[in-house]
Amino acid sequence: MVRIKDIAKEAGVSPTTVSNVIHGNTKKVSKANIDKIQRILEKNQYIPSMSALMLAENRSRLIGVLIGEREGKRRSIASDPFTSVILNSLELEIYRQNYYMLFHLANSQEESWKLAATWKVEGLITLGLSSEENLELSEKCQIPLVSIDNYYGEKKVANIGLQDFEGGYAMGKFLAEQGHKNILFLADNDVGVDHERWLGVQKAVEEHGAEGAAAGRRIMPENRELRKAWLEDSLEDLKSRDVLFFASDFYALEAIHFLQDKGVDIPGDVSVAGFDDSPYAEICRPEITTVRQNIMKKGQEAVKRLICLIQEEEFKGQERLPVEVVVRDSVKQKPL
Amino acid sequence: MVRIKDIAKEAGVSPTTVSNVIHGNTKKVSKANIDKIQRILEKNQYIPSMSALMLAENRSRLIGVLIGEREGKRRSIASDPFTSVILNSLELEIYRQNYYMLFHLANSQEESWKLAATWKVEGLITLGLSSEENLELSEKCQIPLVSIDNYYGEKKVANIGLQDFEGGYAMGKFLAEQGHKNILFLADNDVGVDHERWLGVQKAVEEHGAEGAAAGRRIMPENRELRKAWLEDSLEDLKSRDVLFFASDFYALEAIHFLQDKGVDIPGDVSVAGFDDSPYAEICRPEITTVRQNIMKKGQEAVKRLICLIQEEEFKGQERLPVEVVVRDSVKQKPL
DNA sequence: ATGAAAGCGCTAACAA
DNA sequence: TTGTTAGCGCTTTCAT
Repeated sequence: MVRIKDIAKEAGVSPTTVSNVIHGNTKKVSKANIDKIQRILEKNQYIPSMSALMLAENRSRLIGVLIGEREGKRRSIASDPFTSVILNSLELEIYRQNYYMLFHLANSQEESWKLAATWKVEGLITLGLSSEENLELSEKCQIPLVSIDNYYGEKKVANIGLQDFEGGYAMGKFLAEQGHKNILFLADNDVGVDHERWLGVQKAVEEHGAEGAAAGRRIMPENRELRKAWLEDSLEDLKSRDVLFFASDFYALEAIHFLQDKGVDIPGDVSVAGFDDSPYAEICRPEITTVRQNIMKKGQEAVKRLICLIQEEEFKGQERLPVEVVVRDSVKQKPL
Repeated sequence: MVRIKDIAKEAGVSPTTVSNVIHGNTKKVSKANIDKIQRILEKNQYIPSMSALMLAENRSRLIGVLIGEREGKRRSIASDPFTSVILNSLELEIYRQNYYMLFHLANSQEESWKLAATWKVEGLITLGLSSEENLELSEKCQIPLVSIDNYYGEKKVANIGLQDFEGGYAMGKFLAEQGHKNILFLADNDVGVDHERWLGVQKAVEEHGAEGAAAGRRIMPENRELRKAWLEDSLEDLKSRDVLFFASDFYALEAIHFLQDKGVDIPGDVSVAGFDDSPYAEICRPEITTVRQNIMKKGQEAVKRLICLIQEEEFKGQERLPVEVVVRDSVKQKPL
C-alpha cells in the first residue's frame, strides 16, 4: 500500500504538500507541484488509509445501520421483503454522501453501543427497534440517531415514517365510497404506526361513511401460529364484515388464503385491503388493493436526515412520506 | 472516550501493563495488578479504538459484503426475498466470529476495490456477481474472496452454493415417479446453477422416467416485461406439458398466476414445480412443490469459508449445501 | 514483573 | 510556497 510519504519522496516534496494537494488546498502549492503530485498519485493508485484518517481526524465516515430482531415480529428481517429494499436504499444514499455502512443485527442496547463506540460511528439508523429502545440507545451513544417507522409521543428521537394517519384515512374513504359499511381494521398492535392508521380509518368513516357505516377493530397475535388459531376462532366474525382492512399486505395475503380455503370468495363475499404495496400485493389472486409507500425514498430520507443531524444542519426533507391508495382487485364495489 | 493511558494512570501502572491485561497476557503481571486493572477497565467501560487498533495491527476485522446490482436480473437485491435472509445470516456469523460487516452495493470492480483498500477489509463476500467479475475482483484486491451461488469451470474463486445438480435430479426423479412424462424445465439462462439443475433433471428422467418420458427445456427472458410476452407466446406449448419445472419459485409463481388467468387449472391441467422454497412457495395457491435450500446455512458457510481463507486454515465445511424436495400441492400424481 | 519508546499513516499547527 | 513536528490510541520490542 503506497503512503503519502512514498508519494512525497517520489515527488521530492514533503508529506504536507502531498496532503494539501489531495485535499485540494492548492492555494499554497505551486502549479508545477500540483500537476506532478497529482500524476504520481494517479500512477500509484494512492488510496488513503481509513485507520490513519480516523485516528488523526477523530471521525470515521461510518454510519451504523442497526436492525432489531424480535422473535415472532412481523418486521423480522428474515421474513420481511421490505428489509432488503430499505437496506438497498440506505446503502445507496450513505455511499452517495461519502459515508460507509456498517451493518449489524442488534441483539441488545449494550451490544449496539459497543459497536458504535468501537467504530466511532458518526450516526445510527435503526429499524425494528421499539420507541424505548431507540431512546435508550440514543442517550447511551450520544450520537445522532434516526429511526425508521417509529412513533413517539414526545418526539425525542428523529424518525422517518409515513403519513400513516393519512394512509388509513385515504383507504377508509375509498372503502366507504365503494359502499362498504361494516369495515374491520386488523393489526397486531395498537401503538405508533398502526394506531395512526386506525385513527385515520375512523375519521374517514365518520366523514365519508354512508348511513349506518361503522369501523371496528381487532388486534391479532403477532405470533404466526397463534394468529392462525385466532383466524380460525374469528372466522364467523370475519365473514360477517363487508371489508377487512389489514395493517399490512402480508397479513392481508395470509387472511385471503385462509378465507379462500374456507370457501369464502374474495372479494365476492368479503373484500380485503392491505397496506404497504409490498411485492406480496401483486403476486397473489386477487391482487390486493392497498396503500402504497415509497420505501426507497424512505431509506433515502432517513440518511439525509441523519447527515443533517451529523453536520448540525437543518433538515428540509419530509419526515412523513406521502402514501397513495392503489386500487386492484381485492375490494369490490358494493351495490347501493 | 477513555483510553488505555487513562486506565494506566488511574491504576498507577504503564500502558503496556494495561494492554497486557486486556489481551490476557497475564503471565508477567502480578495478581494484584490484574485485578485492579480489570476493575478499573470495567468501571470506566473501556472500549478499544478500532482506528488505533487498525493502524497498529494493520488489520481491520472488517469483512466486506458486496452485492452486485444488475438491471432486470432475478437476483436483484430489491426484489429477491432471499437477499435479506442471506444478509441476515451473513451478519450473524460475521459478528459471531468477531468480525464486522461493511455492506456495499457494488456498481463496479473499481469501486469495490477502492472500498476494500480504503478499509483494509480482510475478506470479501460477494453476491450476484458474475464469474468474471468475481475473478477480476479477487485478483485486483488480493484478499480472500468467497462468492455465493457462482460456478466456475476451473474453480479459481471460492464459492458456496447448492447441490444444484442433485436438486434438479431429485425433483426430476420425483416428477417422473409421479407419472409425469412430458417435463419442461424453465430458467432464464444456461450457465452455472441453472445449467447444473437442468443436467440433473435430464439424468433423473433418463434413469427414472417411464416409457416415453422426456425432458425439454426453455430459456426465458430475464426482463419481466419480455418474460410476460414470452409466456403469452408460449401458452400452447406450456399447456401441452405434464409438468413445468421452474428454476425458481418466483418464476413458478408468476407462471401459475399467468396460467390461472388463462383458465388453466394448476395442478389439474398442468403441474408446476419450483426451486428454492422461498416465502413465495407457501404463500400462494396451490402451494408450490419445490426444492428446499437452507439459506441461513448458506450464509453461515460462506463466512466460515472466508474466515478459513483469512486465517489460512483448511475449510472442512460444505461448499455445496444439500437440498431436499418439499412436496406441496402444485404437482399432482398422474394416473398410470 | 514493569515500563519506555518507537512506529502504524495521516493531519494540522507552526516555522521557515 | 514548502517543510518540520507533534499527536491521534494502540501494540510491540527491548530494557530494566
